[in-house]
Amino acid sequence: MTEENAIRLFKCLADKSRLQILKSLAVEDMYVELLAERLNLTPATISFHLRKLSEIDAVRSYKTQYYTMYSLRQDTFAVKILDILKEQSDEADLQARREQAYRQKVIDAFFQYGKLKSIPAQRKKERIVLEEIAKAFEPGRIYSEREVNILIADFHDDFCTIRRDMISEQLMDRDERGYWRLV
Amino acid sequence: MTEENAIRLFKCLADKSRLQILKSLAVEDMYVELLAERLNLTPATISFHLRKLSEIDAVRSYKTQYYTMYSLRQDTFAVKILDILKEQSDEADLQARREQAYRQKVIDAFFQYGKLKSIPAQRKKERIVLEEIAKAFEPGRIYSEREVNILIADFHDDFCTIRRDMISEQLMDRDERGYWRLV
DNA sequence: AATTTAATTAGATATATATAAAATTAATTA
DNA sequence: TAATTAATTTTATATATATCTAATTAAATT
Repeated sequence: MTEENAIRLFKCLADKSRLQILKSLAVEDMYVELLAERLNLTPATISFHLRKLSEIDAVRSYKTQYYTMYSLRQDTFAVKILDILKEQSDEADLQARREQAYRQKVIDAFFQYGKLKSIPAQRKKERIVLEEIAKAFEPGRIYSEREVNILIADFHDDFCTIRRDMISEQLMDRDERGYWRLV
Repeated sequence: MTEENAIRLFKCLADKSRLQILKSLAVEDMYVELLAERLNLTPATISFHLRKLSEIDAVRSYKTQYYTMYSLRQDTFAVKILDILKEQSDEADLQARREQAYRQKVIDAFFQYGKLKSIPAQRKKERIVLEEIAKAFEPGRIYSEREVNILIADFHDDFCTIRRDMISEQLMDRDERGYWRLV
């Protein structure tokens, strides 16, 4: 189900009158005027809602004698909400992939042969670069300042600046025992 | 789940931004500003939606470092939509029961010892009375006019009026072979 | 063909709400 | 304590839509 269809489905369910119509039809087939009487609404209003409901295949209709009977299409609703939420998200997913592509672009631009060519001036880009360097540190392990310097020096000579910025960017923390990775 | 709660739930799901938030949180926990960037909305708007979502227990939050992380409460959505529709409908159900009570009142008022005391003047009441009499006829079977008259005469002397009104009320139909019950 | 009646559509209105800008609060760091 | 930053709340606005009345259409009966 597309995101758009999911929204149409939930919009139909998110209205008191329509929900009552659906609940009524879950019990038995009904026609417009009877629903109108039951729900204390005008036939025009019921008709308006039934149209919306049939647009999403929530109901179907058939003629009998005088009346147009409406019935619930149960298969439309035989879905767990959670399953809908877990389906591929178009927009947000795309946005995430776009962000990942951007990160890769920044990394490609500032690293060469595993070395940091220069420290990015833009904060956002520096953050990405620092996150990349942070991967050299095992989470949970405490490092001495000397160890930190050596690991960072593998990437860039100015390990002082990088070490300081990693702290300020909350990628690392420190106390009297030493340094450790945060994210 | 009450009808009111169901509507609140579906209202939350029936909005593009909130649905995208939920889909994002289905993948991983996130904080306000990240969601804002991902969905191209302001933090204020994300905050507004997250508030609504937490009101229905769709998300929970916890602090970590700088950020307030939000996570999806999957149990809230582990429901089939159809199951919600099949739950007792408060209003519509009540209305149906009220209608049934009204029918019984009319029947009690116009029948005594299985006989029709008089033919109701109000169309709506007459309809109810006629439906009650129609139960004397087996569906599917064809009756001669004589048989019809006799069966109706068990309820009331004026079988001509009643027979005619049952036709006009679409409770019975006829052709050259005879009469048969419709509803 | 004319008439009745159910159903739908059109038009008008009132209500709800998604959104952003600005202001405020809360939490963390310096 | 001051300064920074994430998060929330307030306020204003624009959009969507549920509902009714009235008009129209469609179907069935006389």
